[in-house]
Amino acid sequence: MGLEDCAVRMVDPERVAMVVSAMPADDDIAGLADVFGLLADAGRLRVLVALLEGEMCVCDLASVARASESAVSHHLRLLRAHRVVQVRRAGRMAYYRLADAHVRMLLDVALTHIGHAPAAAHPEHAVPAQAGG
Amino acid sequence: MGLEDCAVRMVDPERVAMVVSAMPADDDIAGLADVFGLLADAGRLRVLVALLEGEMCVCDLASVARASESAVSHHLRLLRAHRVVQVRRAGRMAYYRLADAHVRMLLDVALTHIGHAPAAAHPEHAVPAQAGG
DNA sequence: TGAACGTATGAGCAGTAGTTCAGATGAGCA
DNA sequence: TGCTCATCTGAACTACTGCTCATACGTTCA
Repeated sequence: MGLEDCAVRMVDPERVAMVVSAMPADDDIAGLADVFGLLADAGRLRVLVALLEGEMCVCDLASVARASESAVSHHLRLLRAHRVVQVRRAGRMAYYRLADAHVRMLLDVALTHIGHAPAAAHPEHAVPAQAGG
Repeated sequence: MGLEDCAVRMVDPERVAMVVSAMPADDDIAGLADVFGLLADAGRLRVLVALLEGEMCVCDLASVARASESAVSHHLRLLRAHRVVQVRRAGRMAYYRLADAHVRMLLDVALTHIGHAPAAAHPEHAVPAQAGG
């Protein structure tokens, strides 16, 4: 790749060097972009916002997100792979919950900024860490 | 589309109703997903993080993001369309800057959570030199 | 005036992401 | 044991996204 062709043209090399040194590592940036990507779909966002208030089963999540159960299941699979949500099985039901404090905070900030009081403001609704079985 | 087929199957209709009523409007969710989508690309993320520290021209941004100027220009165009960045023209140069407090805070939160102190928020933390005196 | 420069933009391509459909898996019930 | 239910999964299709290439635009300089 001829990235050098692009990089040689710098107006303020000093400033570029400073910004580059302040830039997070490639892996961090990629991970961050990944997380934002998880939040970049309206259906998934609805699922996540719903989960902000506690655990829910797939069919209820599908109702809330107004998507098919299959679509939601695929989303949940992705979210699970990134450890953003966590499952609890009860018989043939699967109850999902938010499992990532970073994502919760991102959601929180985002909801606050659209003038929407986030559920995290009411922690009594959240399901605390399970204490056995 | 048979979305009703999905919605009729609810385990806890009461809870679903509650969560739905607490859910932001469709437009808000779509807008939010949109903003997250803007942050969901590593190259764009690098541009935005660079802009966190002040304005920069396209070619320097391309250097920082390690992308072609054309690619960066396209990103900037998208960011501009969403009013996330703002241009200042000086001769044939174009200096871009972050123009969205919401995005800035999202970036801030995200960087903090990967253990990276955002320079814009805590400039003195960027270089933790021993303050001996 | 014309050439070089920094940036902007459109077309086209390649890779990715979300959806649906069909079918599989495992749990509960008669 | 066989049926139904809730969920999961893979394949295929479609739509979107980001990239490069070519080129246009306005500015600066000789």
